[in-house]
Amino acid sequence: MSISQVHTALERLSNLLRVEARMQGSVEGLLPVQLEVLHYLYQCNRYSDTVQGVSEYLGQTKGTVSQTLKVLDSRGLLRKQPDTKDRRLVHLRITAKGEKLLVNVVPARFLVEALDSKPARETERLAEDLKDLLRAAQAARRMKTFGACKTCRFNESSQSGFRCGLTGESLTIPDIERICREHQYPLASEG
Amino acid sequence: MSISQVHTALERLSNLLRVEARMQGSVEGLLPVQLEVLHYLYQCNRYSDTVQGVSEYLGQTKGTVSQTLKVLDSRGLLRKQPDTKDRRLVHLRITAKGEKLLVNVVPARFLVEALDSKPARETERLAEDLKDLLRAAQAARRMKTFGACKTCRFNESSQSGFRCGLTGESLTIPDIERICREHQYPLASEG
DNA sequence: CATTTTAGTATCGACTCGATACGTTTAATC
DNA sequence: GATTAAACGTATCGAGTCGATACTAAAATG
Repeated sequence: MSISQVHTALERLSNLLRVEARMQGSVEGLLPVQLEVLHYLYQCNRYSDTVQGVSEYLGQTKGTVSQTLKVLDSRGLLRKQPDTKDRRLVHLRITAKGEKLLVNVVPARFLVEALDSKPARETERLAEDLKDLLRAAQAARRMKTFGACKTCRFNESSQSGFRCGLTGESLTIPDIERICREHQYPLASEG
Repeated sequence: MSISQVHTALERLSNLLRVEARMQGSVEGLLPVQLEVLHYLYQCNRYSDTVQGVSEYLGQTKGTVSQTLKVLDSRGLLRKQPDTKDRRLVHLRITAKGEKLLVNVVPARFLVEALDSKPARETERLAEDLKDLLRAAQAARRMKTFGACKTCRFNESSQSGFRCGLTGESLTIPDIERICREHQYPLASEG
């Protein structure tokens, strides 16, 4: 059964990612989870860069995430920025220091070593296949999809740029490249 | 850069595996790591079913692994069996109870839901691609490969069956389907 | 305006995990 | 063959993860 083989391979790759992250992180005194949070925030726009967003993405409780963030904040790798309109919200912005650190961690060295020598087309296909798998998995479980606005059914393009049909807010070019918490793929019927 | 996309997708899938394992495991009071150990042992032959083997596979220290194993042992999910020749070694054998438990966990439900509706050929291709990736990654980092004897360069077939060219021991059919710690893929020159 | 929901924090306890130290058995070296 | 080194496994400790629970504050709902 090849589904089991996919599971086994993913489990093993997951271990390698973790081992690699542990190694890379230990240089800076950071743990795998903390690196993952930074990587997530690096890809976020203002809809997803919150404690709740991180919590849903990682599948951890808000309490746990809150603790992780406290560490990252104290090391100057991210900045907490209260929302001006909704004062319950805190936006988590990765700092320049944080981004600099990430460059050494993503993509993991073993992936570069494994894929660099292959034709670019094969790597692209693998990336597409994995994204497909993710999409299918998240759809099946009705999970949040954590996609970028540009692939979202709520994203509308106007003559002045882009706009989120859900919140009504206008979106910048960088915005639509980033992860949104409310992201939903187009309905099947919308082709 | 599609390597980064591969990294991101793998990281996310890794999270899903973990979340799923946490859910499934909580029913039995088991943690993700403990399930992984069981899954590993399920695939092992006598060269790899040791504390050291688990330790290398998971990238954790022997001390950590030893503790995890103590829990699994006390719950009757595995059996410790001292080696008859080398009295330093302890073989870890998964019990029937352990195997029964695994069936509900592997493959993860979200993978089945995502892949079951697709053509079998596509899933097979994905499995092959992932195994390729794994193989390339492990080769590049000179890591242990944790492959089955049947794909190992030391495996020799004789008229009476199979034999490991490294240890000289003869191997049974079930043996060569399982993971070996000393596994090495054939040299490129041996094509 | 009362109630409910949502965002985030704080605290506690069970558990992970690496580091270290240790005992035992086997292999290596002289 | 005696000494030394290496390998396998265990035990203990402390820092840190992580879920559960309880809490405050702000916004949404009615």
